[in-house]
Amino acid sequence: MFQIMTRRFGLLNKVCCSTGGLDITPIQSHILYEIDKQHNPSMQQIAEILGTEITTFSRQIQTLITMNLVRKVSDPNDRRVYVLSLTAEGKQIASQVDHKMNAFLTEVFSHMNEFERETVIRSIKLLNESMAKSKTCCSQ
Amino acid sequence: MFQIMTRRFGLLNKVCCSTGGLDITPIQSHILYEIDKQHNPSMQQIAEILGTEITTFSRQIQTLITMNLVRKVSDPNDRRVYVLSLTAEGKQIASQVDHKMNAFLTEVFSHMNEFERETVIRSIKLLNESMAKSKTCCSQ
DNA sequence: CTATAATACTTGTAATTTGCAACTATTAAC
DNA sequence: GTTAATAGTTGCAAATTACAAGTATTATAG
Repeated sequence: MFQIMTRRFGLLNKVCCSTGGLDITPIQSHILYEIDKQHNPSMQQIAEILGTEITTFSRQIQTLITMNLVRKVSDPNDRRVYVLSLTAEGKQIASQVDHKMNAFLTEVFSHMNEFERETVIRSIKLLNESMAKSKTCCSQ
Repeated sequence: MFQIMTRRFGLLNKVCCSTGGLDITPIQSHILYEIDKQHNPSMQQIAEILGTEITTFSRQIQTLITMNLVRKVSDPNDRRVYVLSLTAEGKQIASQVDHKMNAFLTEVFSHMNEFERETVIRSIKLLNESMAKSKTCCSQ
């Protein structure tokens, strides 16, 4: 059950990344999402959250910068660190992906009644919290 | 919320693939899982379920065969088709991954009470069913 | 205050994965 | 019986990734 759900969300993620004009990969969409969410994140920070090697991540950021979706600014407090942020274009792409995701989820939830919808959303929230508590995996 | 959950399950999938002896990739684990689940599946069938190109899939199966996890037998009814199955070793790896997954999920669910647990599981089931109904994505 | 260690990030290189186009082999359709 | 469709493979080029080794900066220890 969880296998199937994970796979479906993976597919969904892929589909939602082709936003008409500029296509990005699912990994890139997660990077954009997470940069947007965090407050002045460093490379290390985002890489760790996403569970990718810093070396791989470095190059991914490089391509996102050449795509003009991400900015990388040296941190004045610690000059080893770079602070990441989204460009206007990056924000736009991120929100396009978000919209596609939401449209899909709305469609999925349309097959449920009000009560089911609320139950499912509460359940996912609960599941996320429990996963965050778990030591085995998903450490933030 | 869904982004985070998806990412966590992705990470979990990665972690569960390193089964001590022989490591496999998350994609390979999904292939093994799906071959085990379907009845005498063809290449095309599994590739479609997993949403991978048949050309990529062909090569993935090749490596799984050299790893001695998968068998590929020509279908006598249609000689264009190959029927896939797991070797004893493949079954063993698949069940090891499954066990690791289950152990993790058990740990996650240990942070909930009986009622919450049941609600979450019912919700995931419901969500899966609704996704299956959806035309936008996740067509089987 | 200086030498050493640790941190943040980048680059070289080699291996793996992937996607497109073109291919073979077999079956279906007209 | 020719043509079209289906199942799968391979060549090749591009993208992704991982390890090791590198630079630059900051923290630590004596």
